[in-house]
Amino acid sequence: MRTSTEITKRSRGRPRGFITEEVLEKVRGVFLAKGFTGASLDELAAAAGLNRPSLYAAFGDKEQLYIATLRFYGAKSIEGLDAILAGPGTIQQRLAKVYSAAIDLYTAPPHRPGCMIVGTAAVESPTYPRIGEAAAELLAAIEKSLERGFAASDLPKTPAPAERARMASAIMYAIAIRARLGTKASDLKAFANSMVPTICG
Amino acid sequence: MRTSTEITKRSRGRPRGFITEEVLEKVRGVFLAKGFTGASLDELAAAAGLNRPSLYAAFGDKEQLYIATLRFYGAKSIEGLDAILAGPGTIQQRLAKVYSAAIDLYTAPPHRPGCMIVGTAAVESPTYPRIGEAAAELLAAIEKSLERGFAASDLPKTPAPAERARMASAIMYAIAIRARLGTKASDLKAFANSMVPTICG
DNA sequence: GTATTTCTGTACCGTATCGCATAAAACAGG
DNA sequence: CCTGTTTTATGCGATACGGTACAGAAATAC
Repeated sequence: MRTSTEITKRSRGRPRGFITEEVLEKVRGVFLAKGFTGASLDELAAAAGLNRPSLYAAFGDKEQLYIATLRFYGAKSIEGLDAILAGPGTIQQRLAKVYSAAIDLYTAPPHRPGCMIVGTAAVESPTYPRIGEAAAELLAAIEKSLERGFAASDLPKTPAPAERARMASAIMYAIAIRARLGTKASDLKAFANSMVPTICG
Repeated sequence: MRTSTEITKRSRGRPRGFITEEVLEKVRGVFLAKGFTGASLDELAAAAGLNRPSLYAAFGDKEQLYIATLRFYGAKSIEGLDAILAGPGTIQQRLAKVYSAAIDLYTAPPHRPGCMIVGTAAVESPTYPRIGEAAAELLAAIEKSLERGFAASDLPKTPAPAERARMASAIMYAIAIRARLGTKASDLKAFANSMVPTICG
């Protein structure tokens, strides 16, 4: 896949009129709101600002476009997660910050989308196994990020960082689901804050 | 809605060739595997063993059929939940049994469907608000059931039963998501068992 | 300047979808 | 038996869908 962030020697023909990352960013909004099955190629192309054949040439079919979007979304999320976990404060404070940032994204108007992995990829898993695999990989990567955060903290060695990470992830999934189903951000933050000491205990 | 479990005086016209509950049971399998958007009326009618117009006459459109199925599924789940929580054993043992039963259902072959509410209703919530509302109501009812279980137990009053219920629910959602994304039943049961003491601590 | 390569945009195809119109079938009451 | 009423079954229709063919446009290589 050619991206325009890396300096590529201009290839011969007509250059692309779009940037891969920008397209993925715009397409993500549609997939996040409607899900993979619910999003039509027309909506996706319109949101991306280009035509179906261009989408096709660049990404293959709808499933590949969705998976590319999912991976892009996941990479960004893990980036943000690592950044917060590597930042200042106690591990409790950093974990609370992780949840707070996630809740802000999950409850953003107008759609309260929750998390793309939990909220839209999971449903497709039985019908589109590759979507399920990609989603599972991303969740594992998120868990690993949390595990690194706990391992680098001054918390007791038991429970093990991996076990804390599983628990912290579980709470994150639950927040994502409840956000998509309409729970208020303030309620979610209260819940998250109540869980931080339990996870770090 | 007329059900045939209640003894109804035979109405005038041609009697129905199906039982509402049986139809919902069969239709549930399709919705659970493919989701609301992914399930076609042809598949649903075929699974139910009747024709589209009959489905229509009985339930209205696809959304109403889905919501009826969801409520039916939810009522059954809450019934099972109450039964286990009212059963013998310590609250820890009963909670472990709840998770174990849920995991068996969530990882059932061939589709590893997870939970219908978390796995298929959540994704539709932004596009079909009534589905989201029904799902949220059901999750609230499940949480209430767990809360009753904790309130009737001999656990300390803090954390409050409602707080324990929120936590126990969150773990349930996480299990449902991970089941649908392919996590093995044994891993899920290990995770659930590790969480029981934390919830009941 | 010309040829070549690549991308864009319009238009199209076959299929599947939801929902319904219409008529036959099954039963209660008179 | 005949009439009225409700449910089944066949089939239709309009739309939307995913995916592609093809011609024109835009850039570079020679």
